Amino acid sequence: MEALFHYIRKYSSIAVSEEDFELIKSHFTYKRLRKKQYFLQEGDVCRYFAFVLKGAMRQYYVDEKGMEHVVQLAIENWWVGDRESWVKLSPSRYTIDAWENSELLMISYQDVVKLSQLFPSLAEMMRKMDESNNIATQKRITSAISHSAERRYADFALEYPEILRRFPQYVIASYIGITKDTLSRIRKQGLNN
Amino acid sequence: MEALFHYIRKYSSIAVSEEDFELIKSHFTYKRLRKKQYFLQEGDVCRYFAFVLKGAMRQYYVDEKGMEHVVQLAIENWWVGDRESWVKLSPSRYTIDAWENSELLMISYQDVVKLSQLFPSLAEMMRKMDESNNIATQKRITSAISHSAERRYADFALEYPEILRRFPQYVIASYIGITKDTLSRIRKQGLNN
DNA sequence: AAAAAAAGTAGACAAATGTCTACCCAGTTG
DNA sequence: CAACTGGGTAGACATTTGTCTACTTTTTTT
Repeated sequence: MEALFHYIRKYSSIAVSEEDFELIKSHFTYKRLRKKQYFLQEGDVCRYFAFVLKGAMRQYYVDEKGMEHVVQLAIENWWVGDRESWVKLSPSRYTIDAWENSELLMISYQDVVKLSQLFPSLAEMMRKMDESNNIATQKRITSAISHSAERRYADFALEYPEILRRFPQYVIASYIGITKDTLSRIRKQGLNN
Repeated sequence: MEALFHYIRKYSSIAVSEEDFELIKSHFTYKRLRKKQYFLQEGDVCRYFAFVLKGAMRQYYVDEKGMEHVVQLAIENWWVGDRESWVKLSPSRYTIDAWENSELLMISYQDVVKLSQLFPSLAEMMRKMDESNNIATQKRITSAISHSAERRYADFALEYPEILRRFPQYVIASYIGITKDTLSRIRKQGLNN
């Protein structure tokens, strides 16, 4: 529980008192998920966005041929959810499941809006989250459209070593948009440089 | 000038008076760019984010081999700029130039922060912009890592017909991460379906 | 420890995409 | 009108990446 408190303070310039935090906390729902359990299934509305207290989560899209494409990975102190579905309450095209046993703190969009009005610090945190999220996705797009698979993997390994450690290669491969076979080749080749 | 006013009202639930708007407006700088002129050059800090009143802008990244990779395109009522550089005042890796003669309304990060404190409606607009931007980039990433070039082009054409009309094929090709040659082939093939 | 499941590697082949050169076409400019 | 420029197409070939099947290694479960 403390992790969220730290997170809010880290991303906010305005102080948050213990009492404020108690009220904020009361709007979050704690949830435990065991490995392989779903947080969101395709077609369902993503009613909650979740702060990851513990564990590792995977968000993916299943195409017409039944192939899974990983669009997002999250570990401790990251947020997970389908933004569009969460905001618009529209059915999601994504599936989110727990890759490890995980603990989450979930909150609805409505409650975020409400709390943001009460606590400017929370609004600020959300804004900064959005901001850094935008910056990160911009980088990912730049990488995806302009670099080779080899370069994308190298960049990823450098930027997210912890993620690399906790997910198997084929999940990472999917995240950077290639198959496990290609990643295996790239890694082998990389050893001789 | 009116376009920005409309934009703010459209994206904000809180009313904005004419007087408020006058003050907001005074923080924006009007700028005209002729075709091919730069709005941002690689290595420079992106001091301003710009609202496009008129014209068409192109944002791209130049790789080690001198190849240009289009990361963003913008026309009327869109915003353009390098978010990371703008927020952190760090040198940008991107170049932004005018594809058509254009008119912009530019604003610094500092001024946005200041105005957001004065006008909740502006803060709300910014938040919604971020939100929809996040949703759009998420979709683009999903498309980039999981669809074929053909599918990506089809999706693009459907979602942004106006952009398609105003930029040449090779710019669109770069935007979706392929070469002009490949796009040419895809389009030819598409005629027979 | 044995068995089963999950993850990674390898190689052969196929498909998609990139590269390069040449040429065409349309609009603009001298 | 000729020359030029920007954009698009075409085809030959190279490279990258995907697909599939088989096998090995590692991890988990029993």
